[in-house]
Amino acid sequence: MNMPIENETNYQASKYRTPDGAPTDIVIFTITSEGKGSVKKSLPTRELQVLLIQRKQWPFEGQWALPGGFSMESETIHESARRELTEETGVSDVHIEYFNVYSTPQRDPRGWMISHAFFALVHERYLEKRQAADDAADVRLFPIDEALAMDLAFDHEIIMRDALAQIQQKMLTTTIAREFLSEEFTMSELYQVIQTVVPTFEERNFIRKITSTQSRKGIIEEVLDHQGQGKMSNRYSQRAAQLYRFTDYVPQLSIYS
Amino acid sequence: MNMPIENETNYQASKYRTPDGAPTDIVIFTITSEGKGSVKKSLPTRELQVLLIQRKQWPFEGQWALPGGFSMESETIHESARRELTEETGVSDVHIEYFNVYSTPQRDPRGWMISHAFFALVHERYLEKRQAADDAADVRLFPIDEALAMDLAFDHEIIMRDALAQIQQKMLTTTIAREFLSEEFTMSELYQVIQTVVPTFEERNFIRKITSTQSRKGIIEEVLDHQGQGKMSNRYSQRAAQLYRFTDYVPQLSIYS
DNA sequence: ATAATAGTGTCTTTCAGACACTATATC
DNA sequence: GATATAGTGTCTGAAAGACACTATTAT
Repeated sequence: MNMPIENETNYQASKYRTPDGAPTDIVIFTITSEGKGSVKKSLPTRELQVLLIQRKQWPFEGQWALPGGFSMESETIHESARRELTEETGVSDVHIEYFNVYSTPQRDPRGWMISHAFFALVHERYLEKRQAADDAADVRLFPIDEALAMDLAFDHEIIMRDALAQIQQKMLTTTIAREFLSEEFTMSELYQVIQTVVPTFEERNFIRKITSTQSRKGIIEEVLDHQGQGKMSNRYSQRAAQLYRFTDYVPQLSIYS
Repeated sequence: MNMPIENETNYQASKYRTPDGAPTDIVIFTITSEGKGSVKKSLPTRELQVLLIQRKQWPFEGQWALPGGFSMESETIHESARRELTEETGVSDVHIEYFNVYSTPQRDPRGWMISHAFFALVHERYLEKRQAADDAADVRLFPIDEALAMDLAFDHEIIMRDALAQIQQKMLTTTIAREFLSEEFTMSELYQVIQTVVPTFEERNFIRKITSTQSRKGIIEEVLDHQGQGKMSNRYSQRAAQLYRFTDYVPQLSIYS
């Protein structure tokens, strides 16, 4: 411990080297969906994208970076991230989650900066009206693979890789898939969303398992109309599909069953 | 964003209010095991305990608190936590994991302090030689329930509750149980460790499932002697029990199976 | 023999996984 | 009728869950 021996009357934090800032960085994910060109009804093509801003000033002027900014004394780190998210995208009330701290010495040429990284999951409909904020030259969505191949500012490539690993893991173990879907959705939409985030995911009997397995089925339920009949959607298909919604049930996983 | 418009030649972090420190707090868990008084061989009583220090100075002088200290500019937060853990307990090379940041305004009377919380899992044999460091009046292990009922310094009760929830969840979804066990262990030891951390855990056919289930058995394997026979232990029992060890296999859980 | 721990036998019900098949509606 | 999506029938083998039973050995 290098905490000084002090008391209330003579304690002075300024006697010690202190951080030069506590920024937040936010990896904003969205899944875009693009209907296939043909006139026929069919499943859209979905793609995982991240929102980046182009820096306007030193350091890393002109390079692309994660949105974020400095925390203030009057707010928690989490509130700071929410504020920055709203400032960057105009979006509030979306899923935002803290996942790691980045503190490698020299990671920021401006000084000793301890950065707190969040990921946010945003339905694409919320990102339509976005625009570049004051300190950004440009704001854009990039496919995740493309973003990871760019020469990003700071250690943002590492942060983004970590964020991707996080949401891939959470996609399979929690119900965050709901953040990318509408309230009501079909099984193929859910399946597509999972596959978009975790390309290796494959379950041939997906519909059967998700709808009939005792241990799993608590997480979703059928949507019924006012007559108690299953509510259907034919948005993507000739034959109408049953609509489902997530319940509030939080699944508990265990390797020891 | 409140990031200033600056460039390399005129950027001065000191123009903005900056944090007064970036401390780490470490929730050090151990499981003590106490042989039953009788002469007969029997399973020990196990208890989940946390290590606390008694503060020697303002603020919260005389109160019990989590060990920890201030990060330095030349190290990462993670390195800082490891350093503090070693300073407090003499222990290195144990499982230590970052889990959250605490930044509520006014959480520390010394100023704007953003605290980074870790949990460490330590086998009780490593905590025998511990002693109070310079800035602590005393160091002791407390049963987790007792510790949570104490009037702890700062927001350390919240941090400890969060840490407990974390290790309970990880106990069931990862192989961290190994951190509380020796390299080789019996099924009843493993079962006891899980139950000590997660009291609600109950599996009647535990041995059978963990040793025979295809999907789960990859995480542990039987220990064999040099003749290829199962290595046994009669430390706790009349009848000798098979010894197991964890493999390096990392189980992947999914709610969508 | 007793006690304490370590396992096995056996039954029923459910689930996983495969894959061919049927169903519905649009073009 | 071709096509695209949605879903069912049916089979096999494996696993879950319950619980009574046997096995081993220090005392």
